[in-house]
Amino acid sequence: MKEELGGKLQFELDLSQPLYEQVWNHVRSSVAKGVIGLGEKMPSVRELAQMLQINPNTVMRAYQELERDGLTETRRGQGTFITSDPIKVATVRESLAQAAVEEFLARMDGLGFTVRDVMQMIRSKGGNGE
Amino acid sequence: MKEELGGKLQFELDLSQPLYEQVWNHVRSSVAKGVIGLGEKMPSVRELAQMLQINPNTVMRAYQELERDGLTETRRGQGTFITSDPIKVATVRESLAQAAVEEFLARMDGLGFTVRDVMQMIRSKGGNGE
Amino acid sequence: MKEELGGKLQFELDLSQPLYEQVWNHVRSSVAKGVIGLGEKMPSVRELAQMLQINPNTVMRAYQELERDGLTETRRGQGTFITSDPIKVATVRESLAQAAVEEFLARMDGLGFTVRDVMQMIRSKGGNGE
Amino acid sequence: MKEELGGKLQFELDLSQPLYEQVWNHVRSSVAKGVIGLGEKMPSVRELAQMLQINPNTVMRAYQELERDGLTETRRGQGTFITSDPIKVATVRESLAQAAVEEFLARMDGLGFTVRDVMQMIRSKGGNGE
DNA sequence: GTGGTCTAGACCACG
DNA sequence: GTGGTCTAGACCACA
Repeated sequence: MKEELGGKLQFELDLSQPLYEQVWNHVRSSVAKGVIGLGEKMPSVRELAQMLQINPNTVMRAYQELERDGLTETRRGQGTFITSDPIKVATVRESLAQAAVEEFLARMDGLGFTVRDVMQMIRSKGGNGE
Repeated sequence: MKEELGGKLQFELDLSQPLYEQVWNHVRSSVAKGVIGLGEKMPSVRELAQMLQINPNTVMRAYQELERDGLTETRRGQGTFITSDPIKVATVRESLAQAAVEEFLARMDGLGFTVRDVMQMIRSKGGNGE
Repeated sequence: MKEELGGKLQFELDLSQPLYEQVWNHVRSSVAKGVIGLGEKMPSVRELAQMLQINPNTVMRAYQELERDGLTETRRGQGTFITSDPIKVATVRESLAQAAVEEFLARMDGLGFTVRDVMQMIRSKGGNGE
Repeated sequence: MKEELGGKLQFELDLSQPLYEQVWNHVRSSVAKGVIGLGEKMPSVRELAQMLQINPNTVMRAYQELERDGLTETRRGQGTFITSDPIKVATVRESLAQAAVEEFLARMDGLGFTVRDVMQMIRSKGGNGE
């Protein structure tokens, strides 16, 4: 069980970005994609830190951000759990997507591309449904 | 006339990102969109610093990044000028767009959205050619 | 051990060239010659600044140029490390040599010396393999 | 006559180096190569400045350096002349070459190349006598 | 006047 | 502790 989740949370770290952000994003993605199930228990801070070979402070920071997102809950003495509320998960997923889209379009607009231009560029990246 | 370029380069700074990056991006966008013309003279480091109410060193750093991009040329004792080569400008614009698209799609993929999903979300933002 | 690297990086600064370029060049040379090993940790910005009796910002600038060259990697909160990739090192070494040779030959040509003349002058400097 | 020398001194300027150095070098080279003859009269500062479309101060600086080299002489009320002494010219040429060779070899040594390595690299650049 | 380098010292994010 | 950004203000080379 724990072994299993451990596998899901094992991933490669990139030195060019803050580590805590990568952990944070990875968990959010895993939940959004359903790789991690609702209500599932997260590894402890120390465990995950050891798995990823990083400093526990870094994992802690990621966990705090996840909790602020409302994606995890801390149950005293039991550990950290993914929320069991599917609505919360969906909400988080959508608001993240929303933010990404808006930021992206603003950036492209800043470069003088219209929404139409952008659509074409994206279509050429793999219009076959991925 | 200086007034004119000044207007184009006057913009709001945001404290959550490095100031020099914001200046850098703003100039790149302005050139990419054609708001600043090819061969045009940039305000001097000191002028722009005063306009934006930031330190000249910060502007200098932005100017150096622009030069590394090949987007500007500095003529000793005369100032900093936008390159007159339209190909360089186009190259910079395209590589910025390319990077933005890829980063965006990776982020959306991380949230479990397919390219098709993404296209729909964008279409709903303004399918009318903006 | 720190003592050791410190020794390698201790050198004399010359006021007739930008200090950050001298630091930059000195590190490049040291890596190219193998005086500094692959993957080795550089002194921290502050340490080196103190060793060379210059401002930390000046060292920082040199470190940033090195990173742009692909010769170093910075690990957040841990420090700056020489890349472990021997290919990158070789590439940097060769491109520096290439540039030096071309600049030199152009200069000699400007003075009316043929490549043959140049070869003779160099041979007389130490034809015994140095 | 003046027309002729004008032609010899007309050349392309590169914005990435100090203009006065380029003028200085160009004259030194021209004399070293014999393109400009001994005792020949240089254009006036203003004339040359106009020919090259640069600031007279810049030409002035180049002329001062040439005089410091001993390559030109100023005759009051008549203008600036290339020295008539062939020994001076040869001396200047050789000391410039000497300096270039030494600086170059030091640079290559800094990169870990022996004189032998350097000879090979240069030979491959055009061992056929230029 | 222009860009460019350097210093001193502050503050921040990250680990 | 690390690197990174920013400021204020000095000084230099160049045109």
